[in-house]
Amino acid sequence: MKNKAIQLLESVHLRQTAPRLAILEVLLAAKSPLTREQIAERIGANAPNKTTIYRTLTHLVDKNLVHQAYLEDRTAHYELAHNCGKHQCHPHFTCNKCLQTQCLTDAVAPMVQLPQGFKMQRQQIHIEGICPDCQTINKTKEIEQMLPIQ
Amino acid sequence: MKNKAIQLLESVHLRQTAPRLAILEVLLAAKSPLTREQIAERIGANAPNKTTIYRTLTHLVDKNLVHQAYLEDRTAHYELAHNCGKHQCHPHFTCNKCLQTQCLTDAVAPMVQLPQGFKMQRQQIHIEGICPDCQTINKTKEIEQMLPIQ
DNA sequence: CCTATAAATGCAACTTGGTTGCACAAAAAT
DNA sequence: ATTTTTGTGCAACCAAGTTGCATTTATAGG
Repeated sequence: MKNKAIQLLESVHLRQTAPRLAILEVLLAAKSPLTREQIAERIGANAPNKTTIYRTLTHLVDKNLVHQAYLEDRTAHYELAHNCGKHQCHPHFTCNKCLQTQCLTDAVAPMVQLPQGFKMQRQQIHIEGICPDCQTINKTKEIEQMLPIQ
Repeated sequence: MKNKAIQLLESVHLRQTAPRLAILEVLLAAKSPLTREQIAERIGANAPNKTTIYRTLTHLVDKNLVHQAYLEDRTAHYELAHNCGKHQCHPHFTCNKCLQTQCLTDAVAPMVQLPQGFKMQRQQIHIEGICPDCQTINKTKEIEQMLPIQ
């Protein structure tokens, strides 16, 4: 039984190289979208060059094996494309206390009804709030300030 | 009858300064979220310094007069907080052909049902697709490639 | 109205995410 | 085994955003 990463590369006809396999292994094990730096850290000492990681990720995104999300800090985050419907990736949740982002692969995410004339290709939902862990630790006060007016 | 920008600053007890008024004027007239650079361009020759614009925007965001959105190009975009519910800003639509982003202030955007234990503070929806203008100009072929697998 | 002070601005230097060009290395096709 | 095509690493670069500090300005208090 073959390695899952190898299978993925074969399925999209990309050459099997050390950097690609290493990056896919990390993404396969990840529970949340990762930045290029986080991917490098998890690979460790012999992680591929920064440029290589970006280029590899771009390839994987092109082949739709990986999705790219822009969370609230101007850095791109990458994750495997899983649990994604035709027009929608699962929602992402960022905790405003611990700042961790996780994938809500189980949450029900309805599609927005677009006005006349628009064609939907993909819908992404990003939710901010307090995660269960942070909630039990401490009932925060600052939460209220973060809400939009009205 | 006073200037709307002045009213806004008064309402949140911020000092009235030339940069703030200029930035607010631009945002009041804008139909889509703007980057710091776009804001500077629209103010023109005597636009405030880059740093000032960022700091001003941060203030306005803190006061919830302005919302910040991260669209698909790693640059922050700013817009006035309008048509926003307690937990949700209006959806944003980016056209994959002309790359323009607009606010869908009329679209119905249902809230995601969060799993047990999560507390919602804000939900943001970002939609990619083809806008009415680009659709009528040309029936594109490339659209299909952009869809996620499965 | 004038002055003191707290806040806002501008500038330059810096940090960091991401990109580009090019020489070299490694897959895979023959 | 050799050629061709593709991938990789490095260094230099670009652009968004931040920080420290000196200067200016809005406003409150006399």
